[in-house]
Amino acid sequence: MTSSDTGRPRGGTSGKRRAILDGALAVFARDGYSRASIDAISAEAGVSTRTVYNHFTDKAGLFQAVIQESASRAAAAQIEIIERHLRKVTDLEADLMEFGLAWAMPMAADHDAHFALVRQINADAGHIPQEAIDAWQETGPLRVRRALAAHLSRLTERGLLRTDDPERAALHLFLLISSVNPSYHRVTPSEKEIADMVTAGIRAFLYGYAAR
Amino acid sequence: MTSSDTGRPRGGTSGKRRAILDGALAVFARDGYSRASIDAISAEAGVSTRTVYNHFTDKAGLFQAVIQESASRAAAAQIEIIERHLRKVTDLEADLMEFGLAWAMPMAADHDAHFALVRQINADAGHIPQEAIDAWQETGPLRVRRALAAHLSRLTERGLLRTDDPERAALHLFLLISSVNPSYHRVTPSEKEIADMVTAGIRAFLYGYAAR
DNA sequence: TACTTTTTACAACGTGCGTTGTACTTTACC
DNA sequence: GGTAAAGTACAACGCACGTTGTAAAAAGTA
Repeated sequence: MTSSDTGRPRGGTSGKRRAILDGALAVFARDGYSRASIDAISAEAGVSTRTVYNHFTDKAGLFQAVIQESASRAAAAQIEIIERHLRKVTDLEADLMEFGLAWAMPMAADHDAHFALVRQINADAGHIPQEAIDAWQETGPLRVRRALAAHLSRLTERGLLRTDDPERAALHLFLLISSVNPSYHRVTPSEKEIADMVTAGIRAFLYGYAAR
Repeated sequence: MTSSDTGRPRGGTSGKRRAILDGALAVFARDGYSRASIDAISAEAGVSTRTVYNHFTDKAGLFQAVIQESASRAAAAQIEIIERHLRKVTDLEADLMEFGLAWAMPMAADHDAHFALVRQINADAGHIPQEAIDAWQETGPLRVRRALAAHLSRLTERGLLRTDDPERAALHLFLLISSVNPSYHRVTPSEKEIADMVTAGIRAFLYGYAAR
């Protein structure tokens, strides 16, 4: 067994909880809810299985805590990118392009884990309590989409864009700049491939495919 | 060695095999691979569990047979829609719109099950043999996308569209007309909601969001 | 009817896993 | 150092599940 003990005896109170959440995120993202075992999670966290149950009521509770935190963190990072690139827009196409690049490039260590977890949620939605899904959507995807929609709305008022439904436009923009095939690939795409995809996505978002 | 699952039970009518495949599709799509139990599948199929093992080597083999057939059937139906609407295009926007509507409306009984299964594959890709995923992609999504790309290419040659990468354009079109939020909703969207989504998607595909 | 093939019910084995109790050890804090 | 809280090892329970064997029944075929 790979005893990757990242969390040795730490100061303060309950650094164990952090380790459990991180380990659980990794395992849930990789294996999905039903495959993920508490043993695997506790091993990944460098913690005894009993400690997991001292911090969380049961597997379902741990899962909901994990997806909630993952959504919160990822949303914060994504909103930060949105704000940084779209707060002041001078050259629309160039600024959107930089935004798309920053968006699509791996932003953090748990970047892949987060999106793998989203896929798991997406597939497992039928077995997750509706309130948990609603809460997750609210603190995660919906919040981000609204943040982007607000900026698109401002850009529309400035006459740079045109749309009567900024939320839908935000969804379209997300789809177009994230269009790299989700999984299926064992290898992560190169920077150039990502850049090509983002470029094509932004162009499509701005100008579409109709002949001029 | 799960590629060719020609069962030994030969001769006569083995309608059981059909029932197993159908039941397994329903259960795998609803519960995912690891949650789905052979008992549940055989119950759904109206068959004893032993019969399942008389037709398929094991759970993994059954799963691969199911996803392969589901991909094949869905791809055939989708390609049929593509051909019907894009073989002869007179009014680009109107024809694309009708195509999008036909695409997004539930096409068959196993429509929902198929896309739920796609979500499961998408999430479980890390636990499915690479050859199985490649084969599935080839008979399913890639084949469909190439079919659409071929038509977009023809439309480009006719001067109705512009793109130097028809495959990517096909992907973008798919994303834009399928942008209804995948799961999360217990209720299926109304026809009007689907129509609105398709309309917005087609408009975005053709003209984008840049101010004219 | 007699046969062959297919299906079924049933039991059984092994295993993995969620979860809990318990007694022991480590850590945090005064 | 001493006390309380947190963490650990370990065992155990119960259950669900994949898979196989077997003998009886059903269905198809001659």
